Amino acid sequence: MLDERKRNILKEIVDEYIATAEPVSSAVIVEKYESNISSATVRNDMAELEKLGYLEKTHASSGRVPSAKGYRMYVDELLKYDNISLEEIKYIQEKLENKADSIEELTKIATTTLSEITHYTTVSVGPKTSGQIIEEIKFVLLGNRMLMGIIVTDTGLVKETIIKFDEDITAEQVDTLNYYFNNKLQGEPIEKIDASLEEYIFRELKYSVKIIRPIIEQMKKLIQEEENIYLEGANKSFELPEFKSLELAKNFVNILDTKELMLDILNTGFAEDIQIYIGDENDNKDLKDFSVVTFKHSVGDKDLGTIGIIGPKRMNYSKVISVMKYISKKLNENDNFNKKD
Amino acid sequence: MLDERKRNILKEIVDEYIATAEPVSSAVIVEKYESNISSATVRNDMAELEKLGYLEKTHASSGRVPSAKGYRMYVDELLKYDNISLEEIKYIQEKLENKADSIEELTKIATTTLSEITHYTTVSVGPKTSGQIIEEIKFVLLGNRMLMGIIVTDTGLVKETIIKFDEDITAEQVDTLNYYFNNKLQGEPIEKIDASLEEYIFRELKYSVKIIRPIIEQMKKLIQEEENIYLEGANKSFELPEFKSLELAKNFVNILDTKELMLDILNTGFAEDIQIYIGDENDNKDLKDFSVVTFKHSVGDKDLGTIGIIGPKRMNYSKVISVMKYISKKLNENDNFNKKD
DNA sequence: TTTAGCACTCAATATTCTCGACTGCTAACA
DNA sequence: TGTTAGCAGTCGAGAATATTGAGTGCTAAA
Repeated sequence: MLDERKRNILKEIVDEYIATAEPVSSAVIVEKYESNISSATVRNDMAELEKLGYLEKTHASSGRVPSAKGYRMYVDELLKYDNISLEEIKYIQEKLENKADSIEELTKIATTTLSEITHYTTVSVGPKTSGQIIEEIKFVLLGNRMLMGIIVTDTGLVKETIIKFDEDITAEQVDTLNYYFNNKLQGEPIEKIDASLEEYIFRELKYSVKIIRPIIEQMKKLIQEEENIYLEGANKSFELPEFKSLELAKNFVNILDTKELMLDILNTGFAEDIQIYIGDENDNKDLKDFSVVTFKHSVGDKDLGTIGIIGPKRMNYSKVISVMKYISKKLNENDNFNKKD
Repeated sequence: MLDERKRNILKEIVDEYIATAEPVSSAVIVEKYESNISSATVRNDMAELEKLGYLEKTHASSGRVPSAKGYRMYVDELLKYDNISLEEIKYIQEKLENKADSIEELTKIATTTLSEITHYTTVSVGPKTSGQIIEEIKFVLLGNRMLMGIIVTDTGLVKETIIKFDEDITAEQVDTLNYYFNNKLQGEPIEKIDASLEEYIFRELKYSVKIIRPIIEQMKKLIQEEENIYLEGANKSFELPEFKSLELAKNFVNILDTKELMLDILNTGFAEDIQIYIGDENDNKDLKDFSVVTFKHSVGDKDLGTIGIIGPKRMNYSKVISVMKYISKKLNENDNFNKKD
């Protein structure tokens, strides 16, 4: 269907549009890329590419702009993802090495680094709590009327919460709590912290409701807790020419501000794969002028969080995806959090 | 200097400008507020008010707009701060009651509520760690090679960190750590966690550097940790007419994106007072078109965090400050975090 | 001190014009 | 059959101009 030259021209048009944000004319293609053929030939090919749905015009006598289908073809078949320099590799290595003390922090560092190198807005969420296996539960007495409840999971995730009481708690009570909770929950998925657990604890320990209830409540809250979204470089997007459109700028702020939407975007997609959503491929209409590229930080099938870039459809996919691939690889290699014991 | 009528007219002009975002003409003042006098009279007074620096014109034949000095006069002398309805009071009470399990969470809830009621963008930071008094330090063993270090301070603030080791830690070691750390630090300001502490621990405990060093490092990191900024309703600002100016919108995103600046704004100001910065009263030039209103959530002289509103200079100060005053009062009343023991 | 009245100012909007960057098409050419 | 030169036609962008009307300031009279 597409001969070599048309594929080249398509790629060149997308490259050029990504670089300049201006509709691309046959003349610049000849000038910059295809000095052997005439602009008329390019025009013929462009007309063809438009008929096939890869290109669009903004008006009858304008140059061409890639369509969503054009971007998709570009991303899937025309690009190579080795667009990363030695300096960038070094920089990433340095940033990711050793400095993080928790999975969440490592994810944050990676998110910041990604934004620094690509100059796009990046976002991330920590690991999903659901599905994780409880390795240890610990209650710690702080003062007389406060406990800290700590859950450690198999992926090295540590979650903790404060629990307050109206009466004093004794050290023995804490020991018993630790015993029964671990007895019941070690090796179990975190979802087991539920109503039936409450029953069990009530049955085994004869503590007052005033003690059991807040504990169960807080622990449930802890595992259901909405994940925190980490955002980096929102202002970088505002430097891009597409943000001259107030409409777009507003949509962008709306998107970033809507936690559910962000979580939704970040939580779809499979482990290790880089996911690319171009414009209206994402069915939220605020997103129609943006592209989102995400990947999961994971070990095996264990989700350790997701990192994403959000920017205009006219995004430098080559750079973005190249850098992501490298960071993704490094994150998995470097993973200190599971190789300890 | 300003007779009663001029003061009224000034207040009316600011009110009107806050409501409409359009320069205010002598005619509308007569129409809406001063039916007894003629527009010519109002014009004379306006000319006077302009000469005194309270009003400005956008061009020679335009209506008047408040100057920074005008806003200042308005805020300091012309407003009453009882602009809060029974429903709003109820709503705030409901939100602030009982639901928070930590100071930080309570501050977040207050921040969200403030944004919901005022429809402005709100921000907050948690309590400053520095200056707090250590009530208890606790190390908890998680697995064999991981500790959680927990600090509880006199204001009820709980900070915790994960510490990882390359060798196994024993329960006895943890006990000793707890003993020596508490021995040295209980009742001391949190800044005492420093180099001299490291020496002391080294001297008293003969543990290997491999154990002491990471602990001290993490604890130091914990108390120096940059406070988290909590942001709510950034998109609300973008609905305001001033954000039609791309310039302004960009500045706004820049401000919100610059953590140091936000922290700077939130950390100045004194306990309990409501601080108002109008336009260039704040010396950062990105802020020249915005106003910031902040207050501290505090108990006695103990800082529990700061909450602020950031919006256009043409802000509904009456509503904003009335609501803030009420929330501030409620936060201090409700304070569960110090009345326990 | 207040007011009616009028001349004047100036932003905002609409209107028209011009320019030139494009394309598509045709006809000739390799 | 694919390529190309050449030209007519399209249309957005920007400049130049005109029009409107919401304002003011000032003067002179009440």
